Amino acid sequence: MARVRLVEVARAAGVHPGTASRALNPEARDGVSKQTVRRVEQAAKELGYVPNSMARGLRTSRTMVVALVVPDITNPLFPPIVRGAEHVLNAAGYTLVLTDTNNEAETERDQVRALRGRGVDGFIVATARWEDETLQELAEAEVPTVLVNRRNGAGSFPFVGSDDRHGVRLCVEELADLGHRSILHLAGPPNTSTAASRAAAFTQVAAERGLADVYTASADSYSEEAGEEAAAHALHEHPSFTAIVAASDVLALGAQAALAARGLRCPQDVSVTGYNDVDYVRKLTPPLTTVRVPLRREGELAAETLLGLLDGGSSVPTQLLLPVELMRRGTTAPAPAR
Amino acid sequence: MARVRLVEVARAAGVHPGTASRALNPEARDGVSKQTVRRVEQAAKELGYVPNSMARGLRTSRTMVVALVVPDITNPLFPPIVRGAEHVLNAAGYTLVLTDTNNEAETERDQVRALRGRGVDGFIVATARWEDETLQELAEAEVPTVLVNRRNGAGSFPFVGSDDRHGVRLCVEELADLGHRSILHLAGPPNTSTAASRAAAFTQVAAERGLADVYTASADSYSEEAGEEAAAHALHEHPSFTAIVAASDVLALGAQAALAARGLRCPQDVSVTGYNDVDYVRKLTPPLTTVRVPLRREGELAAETLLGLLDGGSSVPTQLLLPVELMRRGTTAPAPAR
DNA sequence: TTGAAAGCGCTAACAC
DNA sequence: GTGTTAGCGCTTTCAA
Repeated sequence: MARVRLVEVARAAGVHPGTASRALNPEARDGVSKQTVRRVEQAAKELGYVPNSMARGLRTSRTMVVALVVPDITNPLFPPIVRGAEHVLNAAGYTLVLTDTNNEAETERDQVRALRGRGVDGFIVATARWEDETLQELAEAEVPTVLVNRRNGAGSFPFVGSDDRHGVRLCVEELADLGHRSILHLAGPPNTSTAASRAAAFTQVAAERGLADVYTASADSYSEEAGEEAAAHALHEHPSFTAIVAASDVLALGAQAALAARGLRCPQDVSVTGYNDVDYVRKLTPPLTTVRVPLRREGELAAETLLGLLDGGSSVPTQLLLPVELMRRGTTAPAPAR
Repeated sequence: MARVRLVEVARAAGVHPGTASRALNPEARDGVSKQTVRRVEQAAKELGYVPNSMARGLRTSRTMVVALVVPDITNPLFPPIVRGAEHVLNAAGYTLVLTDTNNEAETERDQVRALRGRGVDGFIVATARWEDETLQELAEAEVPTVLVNRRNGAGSFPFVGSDDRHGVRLCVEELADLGHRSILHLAGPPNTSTAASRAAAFTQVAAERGLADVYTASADSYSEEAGEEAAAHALHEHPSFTAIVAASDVLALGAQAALAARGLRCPQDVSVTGYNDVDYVRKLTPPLTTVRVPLRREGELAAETLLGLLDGGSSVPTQLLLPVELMRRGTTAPAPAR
């Protein structure tokens, strides 16, 4: 079953290849008689014609392929985003190429370059660092790109994320309402926008609520180990905390490990909040109190934004912040009496 | 920064495009003088030349793209497979297209067809059902394809999975050794190879160990709800079980929910084993006793097998079963006295 | 060892 | 409305 080319379809329908092409192409179909369109479509179906998208791409310089760049698909934060993006992209006739950079800037640069060589129409990037060379390259080359989840400092691209400031506010206020006065913020790695905005929000809200005994410790990465290490250190320096606001769920798990290592119980001795509401944290014992982020929706909106860029061409870089919600669960409790 | 073409590189190096092409292509490089190769490579680097893979693909009719078909990227079983596959594929210069079929046969068929139209060089399929039309299409068209995790009945493709029979044996023997005589097997949906082979192994090993009070209940899908429902039903019919061997971790969680609903504690009243050792199950309380499957390795080997198919051409369909390991954790305990 | 030239399958600008 | 023509950027015979 060799592949059928357009010429064969045209021959079968008794028309010129150019005409067949127009008949099959929705955009150009109006310039063709109903008759011809029918005959060509008929022939195409009978012969099982499948257009060669490389030839088409070479001619039109559009591939109908979009790449999604994630740091680690194994991190439960990303699958819902992937899913959302793929859903809308497919509906629009695009194919999604997934690339996992293994959290390495160099891998990321290489992958993105390779993908550009492949003629990918645009990128959705979920790996943005605050200073990000890959993004800079993309910006210079004016490659249609949308950032999701995190953004870079330059702000040159549309961004779809969620309302970090509000999410952190919800956590801090919840804890303050429970009587906590001494709270630790376990922040993400400094070169990410999520870490920065959540940390800023923490400081601000803590001040608003008149919380004086408040610190921020940064984890080196969004990993459990990094979270445990940073929390352990902070706990050692300032043993007075009765609550921890972590910048992510995984970080929160690390914090819990650090607590357990010091013989502190959660939530009886120290309350902990996470961030993202990743799939499994509600199954833990106790289930994690956290901020729900509409991840799938983020993926969908990022894809839609990119499609806008691809079609319309227009666009003031959008900054889209989706609403978040506090999930009160088992890791927050009233501040212990001291 | 418009895209640099080969002609420009050739011009800069003072050679003919044909020569530049040869100089840049590892396969044909020997027919070119060292001098020229150096000059061309130099020019390519300086100009930032990135080959246009559509043009190349059009000429060579190879896209260097491989598609990986998963039922639901949100299921923690698949990300490690994706990761493993991507890793070896990238190293070999291939790009991975991920497609999520949302567990729907129809979606799957459409996606695969679209991808074929794109000229994808081969498929890695993680969605195989026992009777699978999409796979049949692929087989008829002789598209290079490798199955991972599950296989189909026809057996027409190489398959990379793990040793289900042994895994289930480990579970049953562990439970028998702990004194359990009455065990329920919570099987997966009947149209999947994993469900079938695990169920068969269960029956066989139970017989070998002289376990008489033994039943199998099939869940409609590999979801927690389906697991809970099937387990609840079985528990109602035969309340004598002291242990459940589930065909997957998620199913095991469903079983635990069913147990809890009847006021039974795990593991004090009923022991439970899972399957796959998906990322988070060791963090649950109690941590799940389960069978570790080398998922990432499966992805890697599937990719390697596909590369073999793509390069070498032929190959007797391989059936590769990776070794598994029992992770003794908190959900198994000696059978309660009755 | 290198240059010349043809062409992969398709689309779009131009003629008729 | 439809046919004609000229490439998109690359690889690969075939000559030189």
